[in-house]
Amino acid sequence: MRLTAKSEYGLLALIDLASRWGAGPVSAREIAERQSIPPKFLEQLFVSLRKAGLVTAMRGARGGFVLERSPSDISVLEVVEALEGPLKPTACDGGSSCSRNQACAAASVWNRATAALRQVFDTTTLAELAGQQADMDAHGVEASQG
Amino acid sequence: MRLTAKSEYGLLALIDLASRWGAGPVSAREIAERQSIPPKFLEQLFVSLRKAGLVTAMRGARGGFVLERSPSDISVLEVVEALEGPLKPTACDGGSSCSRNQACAAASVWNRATAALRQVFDTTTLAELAGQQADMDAHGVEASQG
DNA sequence: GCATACCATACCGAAAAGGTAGGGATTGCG
DNA sequence: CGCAATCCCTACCTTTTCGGTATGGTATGC
Repeated sequence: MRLTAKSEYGLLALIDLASRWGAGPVSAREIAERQSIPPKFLEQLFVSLRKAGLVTAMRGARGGFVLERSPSDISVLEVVEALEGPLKPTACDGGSSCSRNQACAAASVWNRATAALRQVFDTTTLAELAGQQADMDAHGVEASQG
Repeated sequence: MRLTAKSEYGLLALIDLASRWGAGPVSAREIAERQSIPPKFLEQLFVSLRKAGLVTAMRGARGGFVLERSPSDISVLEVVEALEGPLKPTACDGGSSCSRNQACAAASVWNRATAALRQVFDTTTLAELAGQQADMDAHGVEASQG
């Protein structure tokens, strides 16, 4: 659980990158301006995204970031977990730290919740979102939110 | 999003209460001991649960708490929202605070995530969990976690 | 060689998490 | 009645996390 601004910003940044897929590197500064993200904060996020193997960095002038794989091959789950760590429901997932070890009805709810969340994130790709965003930008505001 | 110890403790407490449904009030201290919850912290949680209309308090000696409704009529969603506030995916849900007002592909993911989470919590009742817990306590550890 | 990028590390203030402390108000029971 | 058990309320505290900012270093294209 626990989605923070990292996920929000990071996903926006990668959607931005996905929509420019194939057109060379895009700088963090450029993305930060376009998406209204604090530049230095975004730089930090890209460190995590690079270490997770989601983007490749090009240093030097005219440098920037490129998606390591096709946008249709990168899921939101990968982005979120790169930035927030493993998706976990709560501190207690029925693991060994709990005295009710493995015999906790509450843990089953938390686990099903995580599974549901994971399913949504795992089946949504950057390509879908980039396409959706392009639609919204082209047509009106009345585009889909769901 | 953002499930904290409040939800964990609160749910444990209400499952405990559900399993004693019909047998008079149960004191917070008793529940705290049985579920290994810091007593004074649990007291605070009960304040929220009472204000949300989930439990009734009985003051004085031999007092305690009773579920306001049948365990089969109280969902995990109610418990979680009573303790954590409205279930929201992230700060940004495509609301008015966002400059990408209503035209944000990222928001659609967060909203679908919330919906999925909500669905799990809304369709799980205290009665189910109390029953499940009774099973686990009676039989071995190999009982269901899912 | 210099502006433009990314890279790394450290720091920082504010908020939230996760409690604790200390009393006050009610009530059951002997 | 008196007292212990219980809930009720407010305030406080410590630690961690959040959401950045600051500073400098390193690579690279032009």
